[in-house]
Amino acid sequence: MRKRLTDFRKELVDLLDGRGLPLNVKEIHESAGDSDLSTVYRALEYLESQGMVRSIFVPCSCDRSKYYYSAGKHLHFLHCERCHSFYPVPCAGMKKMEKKILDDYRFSVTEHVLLFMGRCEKCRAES
Amino acid sequence: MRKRLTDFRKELVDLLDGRGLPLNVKEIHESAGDSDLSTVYRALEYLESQGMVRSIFVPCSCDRSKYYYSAGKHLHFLHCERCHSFYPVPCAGMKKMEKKILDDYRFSVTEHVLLFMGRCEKCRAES
DNA sequence: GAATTAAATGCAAACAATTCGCGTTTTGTG
DNA sequence: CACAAAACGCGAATTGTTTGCATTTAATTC
Ligand SMILES: [Mn+2]
Ligand SMILES: [Mn+2]
Ligand SMILES: [Zn+2]
Ligand SMILES: [Zn+2]
Repeated sequence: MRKRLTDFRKELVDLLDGRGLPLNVKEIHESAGDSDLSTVYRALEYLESQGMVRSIFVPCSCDRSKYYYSAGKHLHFLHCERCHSFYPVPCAGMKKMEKKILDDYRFSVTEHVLLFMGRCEKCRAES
Repeated sequence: MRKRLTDFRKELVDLLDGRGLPLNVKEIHESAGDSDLSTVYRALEYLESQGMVRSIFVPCSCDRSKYYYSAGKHLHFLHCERCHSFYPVPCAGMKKMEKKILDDYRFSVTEHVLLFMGRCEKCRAES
């Protein structure tokens, strides 16, 4: 039998799609209808292997767990180091870089992760 | 008393500087003169807070631990999904993006992490 | 549509990475 | 040298993640 895209797994994709922001496993577990944590982990592993979701880690003190987000629309994220919010931004200008990497290093890029750390508008105003 | 850059901490910086590639805590612990693992963790936390080293996580099956690298020269990394090697590449074209992010989102970027996943030259040849 | 079979799930236990508490040692300051 | 603060080592605790296994669910074949 083939690995399957179960209803629960679809539900996770919808959840991530709806938010449009990275969520960690705990948040996903709490937001998705009741299920075991290990089921969530297995679902995410499956979805990531299918290219339906992607994951990132954030080099910020706020949380040292993995974050998952929908692969539906390829995005980059801004992460505010003060309030720890994520802001999605469209991907732009990467094709050129990947071309250069292929030319210069003969490394063929299949995926990239770009994360910007800094201060969001709100936090810049507040301090 | 002020937090201190001890000899051991300097040694870690030199180690990371010398390698020019991200190392995980276990590798660092093994490479650095004998010391407790918790001392390594505290040293890295200190060095990161001082901006002397940076860390990334890699969305690859090979290892789910944090990687540290010298902040000396700001680099990006290519990570081969087959042999799991890292290749450093110089940072280029990011200033423009950060300017655009400030203009479009009023988010001021202090740091960015850019990682490319894919296949290195060697692995492309071998399969 | 019942039998067959492989994968998914829940639950508990195992692991691995990281953090914490605390007694001891080191180092900077006066 | 005396004192205070930080670093260190060591063990225990915590947290994020994985695994084993019995049970349930669902696709496939008859
Ligand atoms: Mn992108
Ligand atoms: Mn860069
Ligand atoms: Zn903010
Ligand atoms: Zn390779």
